[in-house]
Amino acid sequence: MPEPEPRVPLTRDRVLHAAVALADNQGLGSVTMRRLAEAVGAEAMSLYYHVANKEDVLDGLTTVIAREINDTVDKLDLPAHGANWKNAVRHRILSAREVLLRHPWAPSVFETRTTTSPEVLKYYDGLLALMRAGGFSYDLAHHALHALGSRALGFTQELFDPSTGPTTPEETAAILANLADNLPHLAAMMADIVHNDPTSTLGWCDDKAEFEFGLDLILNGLDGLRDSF
Amino acid sequence: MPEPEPRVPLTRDRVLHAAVALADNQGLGSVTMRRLAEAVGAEAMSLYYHVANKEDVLDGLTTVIAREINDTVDKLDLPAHGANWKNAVRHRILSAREVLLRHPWAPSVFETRTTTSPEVLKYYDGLLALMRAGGFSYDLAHHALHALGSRALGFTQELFDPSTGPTTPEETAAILANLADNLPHLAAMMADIVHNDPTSTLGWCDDKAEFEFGLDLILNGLDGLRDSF
DNA sequence: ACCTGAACACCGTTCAAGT
DNA sequence: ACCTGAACACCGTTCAAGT
Repeated sequence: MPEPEPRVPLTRDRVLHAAVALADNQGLGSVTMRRLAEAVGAEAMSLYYHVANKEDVLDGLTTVIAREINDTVDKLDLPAHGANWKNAVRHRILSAREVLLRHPWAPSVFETRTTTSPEVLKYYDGLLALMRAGGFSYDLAHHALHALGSRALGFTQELFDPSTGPTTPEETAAILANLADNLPHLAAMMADIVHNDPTSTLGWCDDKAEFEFGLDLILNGLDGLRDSF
Repeated sequence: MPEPEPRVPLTRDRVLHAAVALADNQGLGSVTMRRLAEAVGAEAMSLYYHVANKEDVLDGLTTVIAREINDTVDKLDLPAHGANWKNAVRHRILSAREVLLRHPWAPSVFETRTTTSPEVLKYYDGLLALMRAGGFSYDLAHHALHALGSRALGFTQELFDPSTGPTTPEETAAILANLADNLPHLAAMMADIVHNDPTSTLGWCDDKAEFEFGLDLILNGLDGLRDSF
């Protein structure tokens, strides 16, 4: 019996959860209709009975992840009235981020969706509730959602890629030397960071600390606008 | 003579500029090796002589666009010393954004790169120069780049998609009614925005105003940290 | 040095056919 | 109602062959 449970019938839900598992284990690139069918013990064409097409699978992926986020943040229940709004929003967003860390492929799926899953809207509705409790006007809350952008869901678009940086000090030194000619400020900045923290590798940054820095910058700015906007 | 200039020999540069034109006119999805070859009057396989593979084409795309951005912002030459840093950075970023508006496909290409083009690094180096002139420590400047994220280059990841919203007031009303049950705050926010600005369509937002709101929030926050970080 | 034709291993998707 | 086999129109890419 090589096939795992060939009896249990196919379901949209079973297809989507298999897709999440596939993406978690093998990466998003391996989520093809054919391989997804294989993972679920069926032929590629059988999927189309439960799912409109591949776009629908990707939409479903965001719904599953957003539901996981909502299940997590709904348990928080922090006080949000008045000045507490900031702490409540902060924890909500950092909790969402922890879910996404378990599904590293998820941000790129969220980014490519052209339609917003109701489950994501529900997440936003919860965020809005916290801001309203903090005294935000709807207008300010609206601006806030835009200002947070993908950060509201717990991820940011980093344009340096840390993972491609060099690893040995020799490589680091060589790169800094090359940089110094054409990119003096970048070279100086990296040299300075290496100096301050010799254990840091060039190009590597503490993602969590950077995420929180940017998040707090925005939240503090919004806090200052609460009464006047 | 149906072919346009079959004489002029193929070049990496000619390939990349043809790819930009193709993406501009037909969308990023139509940038395939086969169609790109056709646009340039050759066979698909000829491209591989000037370009490593498709990833290389996409990397090249970001280089071309980043160069266009650099050509634009290098002309600005605004004073950046002291408190002027903010205005200089602001204009630099808004100018970058205007270039990207001419190439709406570019953000999604930047997002998928795993390596950073030297031309992009040059752009960052210029940003760093302005911050340094404003009195930033390297440490703060580093945090600032992370906090700005893709906004430094002039784009943000919006998670609502405005373009898929309804267009008629009737549809708007219907959607708001449905929303009100499960998403009370979202519904109220949208109703409020519609009320404040009857010409606005549900889901449509002034991208430029929202971009500037978020940008200013971050820049103002950074300004407050200039002397203490 | 530069370009190409034929071929390979993949995609997503349709459609008629099976149970 | 649910699943499938064969087929179609595409991909990116290799490789031996042309000039």
